[in-house]
Amino acid sequence: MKPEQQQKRRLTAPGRKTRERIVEAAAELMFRHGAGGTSIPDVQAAAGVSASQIYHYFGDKQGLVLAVVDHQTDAKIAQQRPLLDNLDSIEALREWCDGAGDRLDAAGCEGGCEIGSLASELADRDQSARTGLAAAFDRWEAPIRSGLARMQARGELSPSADTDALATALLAAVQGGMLLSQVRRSSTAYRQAVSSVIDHVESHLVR
Amino acid sequence: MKPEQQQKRRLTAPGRKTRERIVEAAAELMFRHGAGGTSIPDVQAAAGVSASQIYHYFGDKQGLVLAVVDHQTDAKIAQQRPLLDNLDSIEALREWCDGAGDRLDAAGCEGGCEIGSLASELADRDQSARTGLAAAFDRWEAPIRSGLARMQARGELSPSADTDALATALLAAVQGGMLLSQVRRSSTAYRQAVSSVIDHVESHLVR
DNA sequence: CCAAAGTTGGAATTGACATTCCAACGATGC
DNA sequence: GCATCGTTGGAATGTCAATTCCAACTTTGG
Repeated sequence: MKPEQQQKRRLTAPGRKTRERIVEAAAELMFRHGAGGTSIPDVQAAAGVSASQIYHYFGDKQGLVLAVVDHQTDAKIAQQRPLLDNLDSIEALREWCDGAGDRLDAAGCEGGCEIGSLASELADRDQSARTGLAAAFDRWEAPIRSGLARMQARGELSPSADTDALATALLAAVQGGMLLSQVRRSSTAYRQAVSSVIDHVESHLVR
Repeated sequence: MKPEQQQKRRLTAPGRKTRERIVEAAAELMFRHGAGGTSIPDVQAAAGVSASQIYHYFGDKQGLVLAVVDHQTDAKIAQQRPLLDNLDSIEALREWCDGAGDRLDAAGCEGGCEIGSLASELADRDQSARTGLAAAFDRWEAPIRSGLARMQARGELSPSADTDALATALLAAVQGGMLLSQVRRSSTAYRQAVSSVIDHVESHLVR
């Protein structure tokens, strides 16, 4: 039975630490060079471990990729909290999007989105990665949806607004805008894309 | 001097045909498996050519990738013409987006966008590919921008509307929506994303 | 303390891939 | 018709990746 299939593998303290170090190194490398562009020897060197350790903890490269997907999802959610929990005003939405835009600029518009890049690469090539990435987007979209729903429940948004569709549209604008910005090396596209969708949400405001 | 650096390489009739066959086979493979996931032997088998032919016409793998980027750009523009040339009404915008949505469904939401997938994979790994992809998005966005500008010039769109930003937002919605749909295996996200942006354009209509 | 189980290092295996080379074949223009 | 240059086949080369194996070492629970 492969490690990644076991329900609960017993890990000692140093084991947990090593595993974590491998995932973090792999996540960084795969963010910069893609999953396919990251070799096991690369991860070994970056994490300072031997091959047997990687195979011991993840079974094979696919197992490592899956662990990286989960790790990046947790990291993304954690990074954007508490903003994500309070997306129930136009100002909060703009602040959240602006933060990502500023981070884009700070990185020179390189790298794109940690989740989106993996998604584009893996969606059609690894069924379980696709499932994990779908879950990642769902976890990411949920707070947006919930924030918009609260605005609507409070009567701030018109009852005719489809808040679920708006949440999806906003997430899509983030992804598409980041891709265009990454290619153009300018955050303008990202900012225009998200701004348009937020403007559209704003047009549903009551009063 | 490598072939891809030469200004004009003389090609005989069979040479042109072989070159074209290689690019088409490579484009198809790279669409399905990514540029990194497509090997020269793969292309050889799919196009029915020998290795020396590929290196003769493209110099190296990067040269082939560049040729594929250009080929896919031309193909995308050609495929969406004449729709792209007449995006100067809300109905035309919806029809154009619906067409892409229907194609998405027809493919079972697999594959995503031929340009976007390459962009995500190559933007940070190949400077000349990034330039080519930026040009691809510009060529794609230009007709959208121009259609919106015509609507505004005719007085159908409010003078306060930023048509360039709207065009970018629409392209971003297409890209982001396709990515979400590819991961979720449902065209809903794509349709919600583009529909939101078109609704937003519609809100700028005069009268 | 001591067995069982988790952890680690390092070498060996196997296969694929990008690229090069060279010799042969074919079209083309003068 | 012949020399030139484009075209093609196929083998050879060197590198590197994924994975396996096994022996040695360490932690842990009783």
